[in-house]
Order: sequence, then structure tokens, then C-alpha cells
Amino acid sequence: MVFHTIPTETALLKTIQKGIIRLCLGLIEIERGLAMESKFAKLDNYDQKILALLQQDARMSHAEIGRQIHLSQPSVSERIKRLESTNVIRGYHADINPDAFGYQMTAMIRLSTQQGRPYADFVSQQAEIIDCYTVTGEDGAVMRVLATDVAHLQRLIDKLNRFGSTSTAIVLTTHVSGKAVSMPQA
Amino acid sequence: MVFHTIPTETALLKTIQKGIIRLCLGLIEIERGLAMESKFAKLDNYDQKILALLQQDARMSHAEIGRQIHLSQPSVSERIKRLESTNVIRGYHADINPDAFGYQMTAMIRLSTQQGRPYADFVSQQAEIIDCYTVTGEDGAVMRVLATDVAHLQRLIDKLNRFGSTSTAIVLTTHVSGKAVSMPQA
DNA sequence: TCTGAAAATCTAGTCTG
DNA sequence: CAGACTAGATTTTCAGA
Repeated sequence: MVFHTIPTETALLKTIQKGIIRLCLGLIEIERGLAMESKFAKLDNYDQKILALLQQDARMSHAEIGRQIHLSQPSVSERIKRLESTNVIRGYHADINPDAFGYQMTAMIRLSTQQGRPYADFVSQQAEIIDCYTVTGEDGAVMRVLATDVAHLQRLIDKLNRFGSTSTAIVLTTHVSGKAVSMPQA
Repeated sequence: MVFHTIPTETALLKTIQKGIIRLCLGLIEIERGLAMESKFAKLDNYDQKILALLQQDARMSHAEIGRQIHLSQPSVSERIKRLESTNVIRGYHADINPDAFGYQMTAMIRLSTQQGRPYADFVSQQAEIIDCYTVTGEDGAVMRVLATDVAHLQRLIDKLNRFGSTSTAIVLTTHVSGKAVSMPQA
């Protein structure tokens, strides 16, 4: 066996060079990921259209989506699979009319809570509390609740008052609820 | 032909009686419809389970639902069809991660609006406004908005200030969002 | 409850920018 | 070379008997 030292060195250098380039590209990627618009890959036009359609009707078939956006069914399926696995699509949910359960009113309740009171458990267990956010400012939490009638709402408020003082506004009109998420406007 | 006045009168009375009873029952029905839990037929246990499953996963097949609640696929299909046609199920929607569109923050904006300013159109056209409710009290409207960054949020608020004065709270934590609707608790 | 027609999804293998 | 397409195989879905 013969050793060719010179060629080996060149090869080694080349390998190192390649490695450095790859490393730099990687760092740029990471920096982008941290500084830019989140960890998500950019959504192209097709992705956006797919997401728009699935937000409108989650049960639409991949073939039908393909027909509407001029893409083949396998392409659509592949994209949807990617969107699901990267958590862009978080799930598919039926939208149920609260009236069907006898809920005749909706209210927004703001809860000004003392530090350290654990209302989170209560909130997740109470069927009537549909949304709950912790926010900046005076009101520690804002929630949207369903109630069958005024008495029911009163009972809910009483329960919440254990955690702090509340302020309730009854919903008169719902202009939009759960509008489809789409690209930010200018 | 022979006239039996007495029997005819009795028959007439009977008919009137029946009519009155029917009328009363009808009125009771109507009263119930107005006073009780809305115009919706009562949901039995199976319906409730079906709704729970479809809220969890809108793409679940009827057969799979049947398997989980011990009901045949045709029964499930029939029930779902009924729930859809009576508007108990209003639709099926994909739940999209706002981060994927670059939205890095959510805010609750309260808008105290002067009477008669038509913000409804603006609200429905602005992609960033996801929910918007008219409520009782000082704040005429409460909305949930998405923003890519603080500057973006500022631009939104500026636009909204055309309609009245606003008060903004930035969402720090989302405890629950769009919890499945289910029967009211005791 | 069972069964068959229709549809939806998956799997290749191929092609193009 | 990633991503799109066609076509065929396979599985699912749903509705009527």
C-alpha cells in the first residue's frame, strides 16, 4: 500500500473548508430562526390557500382542495402533512352552537387577582369558561364565559370572586368570533 | 236521514273539548320554546358524546365515533346529519397556529366608542382582529387581536382610535382558548 | 346490521426547473 | 434535488337495503 501524503492533506483541507461553510450557514439559519418571524418556515402561496380553505371547512378532502388551488392531491396531502407535523395546523375542531346546550348568554369577565392565587385550575375545570387569558395591566385575567341565564352567570361570578374582584360585561353582539388567521395586512 | 240532536251536541262538545286541550298543549309548547332552553331539541347522552368527540377532532370518521361511544356507524351518521341541519354543529374549522404567520403577540383591546360610529365593517375587514364583541358597560366593544410586534400593534390601535378611545392589554398567557362547549355544570 | 358503490388517501415511478 | 404530476393500488367512508 502506498501513502500519498499531499493529496490527503488537500482532501483534509477541503473537508475542513466544507465543514466551516456548513457551520456558518447553520449559524445564519439559527440566527434567522431567533431573530426573524419565529421558528416557522415561510408559508408560500399554496400553503396560505390551503390553510384558508381548511379554516373554512376542516373536512374538505385533499383532492377538493387541490382542485380549488390547482395542485394535485398528493401535493396537497404532502403539504398538509408537513403543516400538521410542524404544528402550523394544531387541530381540527367542530364549531358547536352554545344555544344547543341552553347557553343563552355570553359574558366577558375581567378578574383582578391577587398575586399567587391559583385560578388556573379552576378555570380549566369550569365548563362555562371558554377562553381565559392572563394580561398586562390592572385586570390580571380576561375570560369569556357562557351562561344559561342571569342566575347562572351570577353563580359563576360568585365563584370567581374567591380569587379576586371581578368586572363583568355581557355580550350584546358578536361581530366576529374566531376569524380565520391569515397574513398580516399592511 | 234522522237527526240526533243530543248526540250531535255531545260530539260537538267533545270536539270543542279536544280542541281546547290541544290549544292549551300548544300554548304550553310555545311557552316552553320561548322560556326554556331555546329552540333546540334536547341533546341526549349520545349527542353530547358525539359533539365532544367532534370538537376534539373534527376529522374523526363516523365509524370511529361509533366505536368509541358504542353505536353503529349509520346511527352516528344520522345523528350528525341532524345536528348539522339543526345548526347545532355550525361547521368544522382547522385551528391554525398564529406564530406561523409571524404573529408573536396577542392583545385584548377595549374600545369605548361614541354612538353611531360604524366600526363593524372595519373590524370584519381587518385580518388581525380575530374576535370582536359589543358588550354592556363603558367599553362598547372588546376584541382580540393578533400582531407581529409592538409596532404593528401600535398601528392597529391607531386605526381603532378613529372610532373612539381604546384601552389595550397584552396577553401574557393563554390558559384556555376555545374550550369545547359542553353541558353547564351544577 | 351488513354490504357495495363512491371517495379519499397512499405509493410508486417519472419529470421538470 | 426538491417538489409536482399521473396512474394504480388500497383503504375508508357513508348510505341504502
